[in-house]
Amino acid sequence: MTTTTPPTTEADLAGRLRLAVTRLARKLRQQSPSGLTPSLLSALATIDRVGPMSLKELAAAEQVQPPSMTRIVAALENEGLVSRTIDAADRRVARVEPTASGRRLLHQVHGQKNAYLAKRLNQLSGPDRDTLVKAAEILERLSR
Amino acid sequence: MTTTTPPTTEADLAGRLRLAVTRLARKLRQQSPSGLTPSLLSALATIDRVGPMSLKELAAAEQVQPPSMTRIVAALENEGLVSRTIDAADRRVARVEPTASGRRLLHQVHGQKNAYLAKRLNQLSGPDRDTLVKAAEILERLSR
DNA sequence: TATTGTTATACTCTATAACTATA
DNA sequence: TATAGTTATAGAGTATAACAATA
Repeated sequence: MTTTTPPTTEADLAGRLRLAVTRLARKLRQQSPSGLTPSLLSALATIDRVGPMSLKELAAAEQVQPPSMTRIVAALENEGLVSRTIDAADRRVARVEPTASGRRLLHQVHGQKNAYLAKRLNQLSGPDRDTLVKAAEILERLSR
Repeated sequence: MTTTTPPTTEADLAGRLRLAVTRLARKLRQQSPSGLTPSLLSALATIDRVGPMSLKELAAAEQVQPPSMTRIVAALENEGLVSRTIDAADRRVARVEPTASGRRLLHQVHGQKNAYLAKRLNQLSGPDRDTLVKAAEILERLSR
């Protein structure tokens, strides 16, 4: 007797959760036209999250080839969103970090996406909202 | 008094849920190399979900321009994944639907993504799993 | 004339290969 | 010799503009 909610098998839960998550993610991606391409925005977000990174590390993290990262960083630099510093110990290496302007843009973009989501969250009941608080923590663990 | 879980404001919940959802969606996107580009796979999934559609409807749903959809559908047709039928009432219109082979590919791709997720869900505690069952339903509502 | 879909053409983004500079 | 990053070049994928067929 602990059966509550519709009888949900493991495979059924996976399927429903996958659909729900990918759809919401798509909606969120559509929010906030930043003027940057997805690649640029994603690279900027990674640099901001991880901290100063070499181009090689960044290319690996973003799953693109080094020449592509050269161009992505050049474009971000051109917009004044990141700056590079040559490593003193190994002068082949360039470390990239966000500028104040880059951080500002990123926080603005995140703010817009959060606002879109918050507006929808506001329409939920208290219990539903509590469920999502718990679910957010579980989903975070899940994607590690 | 009633303080459980970390003190979560509306904005905080939005931010955390956004991160959790977008990360998990990214991981899921990386699963299952179907041999199709993201555009082709997405168009095929839409046709399968919505049912027979004209190229114009499909272009709107996928948010691409009509000439791009002409090419996407041509590529899918070339792979034997969709078929087109000229509308009898209005012979300008072509309706596209998945072939049996297209449906099979799609179900295989979804199966792989679900399996990836199910493997992770299996490692959760019962209560956490129950939370996600409820959350899946709430998230579905949220993205409508 | 208006609309659906296509063809022609140009642009953007990414990759592979070859190169430069540092180690 | 090996490695970090760049430049040269080519290949996908998309868009805008002009066109063909049907209404």
